[in-house]
Amino acid sequence: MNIGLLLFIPSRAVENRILAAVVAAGFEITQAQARVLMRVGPDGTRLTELAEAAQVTKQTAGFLVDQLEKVGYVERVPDPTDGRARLVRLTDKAREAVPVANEEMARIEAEWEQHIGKRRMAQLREALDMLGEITDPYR
Amino acid sequence: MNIGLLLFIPSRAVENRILAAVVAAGFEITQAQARVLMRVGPDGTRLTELAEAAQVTKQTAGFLVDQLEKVGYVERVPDPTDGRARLVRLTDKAREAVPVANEEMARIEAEWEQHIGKRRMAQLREALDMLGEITDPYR
DNA sequence: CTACTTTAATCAGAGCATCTGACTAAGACA
DNA sequence: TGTCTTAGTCAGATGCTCTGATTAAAGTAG
Repeated sequence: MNIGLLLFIPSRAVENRILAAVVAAGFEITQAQARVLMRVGPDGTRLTELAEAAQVTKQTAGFLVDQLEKVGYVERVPDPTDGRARLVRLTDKAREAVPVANEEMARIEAEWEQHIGKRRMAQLREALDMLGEITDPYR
Repeated sequence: MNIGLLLFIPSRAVENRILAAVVAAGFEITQAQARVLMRVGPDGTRLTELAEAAQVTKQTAGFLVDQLEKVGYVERVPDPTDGRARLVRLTDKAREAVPVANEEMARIEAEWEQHIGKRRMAQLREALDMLGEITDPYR
């Protein structure tokens, strides 16, 4: 079986489960919004960087940030180092969702480890981490 | 780093590259269409099965199959075993794209193996294959 | 300092993908 | 026969994403 599909299936499983957990906890957010939100750094991130990291156009990133801003998960503040730019920052409301996501992630990892074993899990992580070096355009 | 993202990044890299290769070879197809097309079995597959496998609704799958049919990559034939159902089958035109996709896939795997080594590649495949058992809703 | 080039972001408009809900027709079965 | 389930479609709405054009600020070469 094709390794692309082999990667895609668990990747989507993670995405779906985390999104479902966050939504179940009362946060209203979509997959696309979450993909952008996830990339916002602790001190705020520029729209252009978000777009690159999430691999969408600036317009798309802007559209999603607009929505996230409207429902209060991010705010845009001027970038003190560049008058053209603005920094997208997480609000406290968004930060409350982080532990919910982390807990679900931990649950998933525990299930996986249960199924494939600790050793294989570590090998998986190592291999993926190295692959990131050549496939992550943001790294 | 979150294993969901770790999986997602190379998974998308594969998708993008294969699609690009197929498009560059003159086939006009989109990512969403390809995801459905990929699941069509050698003897044809029902729309409902395609929808499940690709994890979209029947309506979405139907919409994509309509387009694929219009440009001649699939055909719908009556299912001899069930009067309600129809089988979606690949046309010869679609089959011509298969080697193009396979060659690109082989190229990607070679690059990856070059980077992470044969042993890790085998471990990766093994771990993913096992994860499929618990994350692939179609398996 | 001025003029040109690049970069960050937005606006406008379009197309594609996806969903929910309602419906039709055929099969399964009591 | 009548009821329930299943395969697929129709209609309508929303969401996501893109290309192209624009504005404003920064950087740079003369």
